Amino acid sequence: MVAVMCSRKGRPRSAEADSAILAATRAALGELGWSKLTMGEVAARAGVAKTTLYRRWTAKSELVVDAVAVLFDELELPDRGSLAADVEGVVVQFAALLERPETKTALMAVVAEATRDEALRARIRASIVDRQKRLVLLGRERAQTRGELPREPDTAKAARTADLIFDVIAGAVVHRTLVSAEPVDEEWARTFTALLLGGLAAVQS
Amino acid sequence: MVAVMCSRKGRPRSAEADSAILAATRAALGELGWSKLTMGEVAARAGVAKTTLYRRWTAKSELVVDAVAVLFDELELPDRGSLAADVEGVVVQFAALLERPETKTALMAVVAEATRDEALRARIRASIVDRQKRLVLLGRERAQTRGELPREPDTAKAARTADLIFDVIAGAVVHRTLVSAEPVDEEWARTFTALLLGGLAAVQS
DNA sequence: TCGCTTCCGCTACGACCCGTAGCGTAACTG
DNA sequence: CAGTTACGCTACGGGTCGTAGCGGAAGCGA
Repeated sequence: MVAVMCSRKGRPRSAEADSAILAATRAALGELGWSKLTMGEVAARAGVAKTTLYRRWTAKSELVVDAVAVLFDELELPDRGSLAADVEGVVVQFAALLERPETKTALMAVVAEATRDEALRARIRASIVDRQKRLVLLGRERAQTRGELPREPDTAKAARTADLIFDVIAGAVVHRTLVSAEPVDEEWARTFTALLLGGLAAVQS
Repeated sequence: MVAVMCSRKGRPRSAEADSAILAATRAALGELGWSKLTMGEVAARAGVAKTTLYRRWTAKSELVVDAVAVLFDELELPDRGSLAADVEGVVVQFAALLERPETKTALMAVVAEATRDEALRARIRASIVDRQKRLVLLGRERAQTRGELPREPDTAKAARTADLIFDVIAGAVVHRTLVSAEPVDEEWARTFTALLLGGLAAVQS
């Protein structure tokens, strides 16, 4: 989304148009895929003029980032009583999210586009990636209060470990789902979680 | 590449044109990125008519898969004496490969396109992904002869474990490099390897 | 050497999408 | 009410797509 106007004068932008556009983008993305997704198509589905899209988003990739970002906020970390159960839960949730055609297509395409566009990369991090790191931090906090994990006094090291865990979880699930194209079922989640937590214990000792 | 003609009659296809096209594709991909890469541009760079491209590849994505596939064959698993050192070595190598602009752009874009195209997905697996699993199998074999890893009698379980390791390594490195956009340096490789091998020990016991 | 076959380069084409400009109108503010 | 901003619509030049048709070049078999 482009920077909000500061002034309060004149006709305000239609919020319904915004949500209609984002919904239309998700729907079209799921049906057509990235390469066949056009601005004109989105505008037609949203019942909006093409010019209206360009007034708010300068590029297809930015529109898609905003359209998909909200989907990732669905992810939660329900307290299941143990660190292993919590991790398994979020892994399965994340995999289910990636099964949805809009999500799987959008995520990879946008990341690909971002390899040549620093601004887009920053937008992705702000809108999607960094928001999900909260799950890692929350899970660790819970595990520490449960006594499952020791408290790391070195904050820099703790941050690095959190980043590592995030890359491993997100990367493995994405790779399994989108590249290997194999299902993330309960069994895989269990084995993967055992690998992760076992390794974590080895690293932290 | 499209299926090779069976007949030996007539003028054969120019092998030089093939390699020139693939090289031009890599160069243009690195300079322009995926979205601005056009068939006409590739043809012009390769000194070839646009129609010649379409006679051999039906889509941009297929051309790019073939152009990039050979880069992944550069990966090797030099014997460094221990499993940990071997893994660290291949992690750093893989990350260096992903730093190259052609590779980073191509891999994500092609995977994104493949989410709506089963044939392309199969092509990617055959040309790129499955070829690299040899590294995992070779590494395990070496570690077993060294006595660092026990031999798994259950072949099905052994295959599942190899797939898991592959997804974790490739996924984590890709995510770290392309999404988190942080460097894979020696230190990260060391910590990641410790996590992986520690977890592996925990799973296999 | 001569035909046959296949590939190549070139040109041209309709179709589509892009991103923008211009216009008249609608909605909200003071 | 006047002022300001957003909207829908139309139209446009420019670019890419993927294909068709042609004449000529390159190898193969007799």
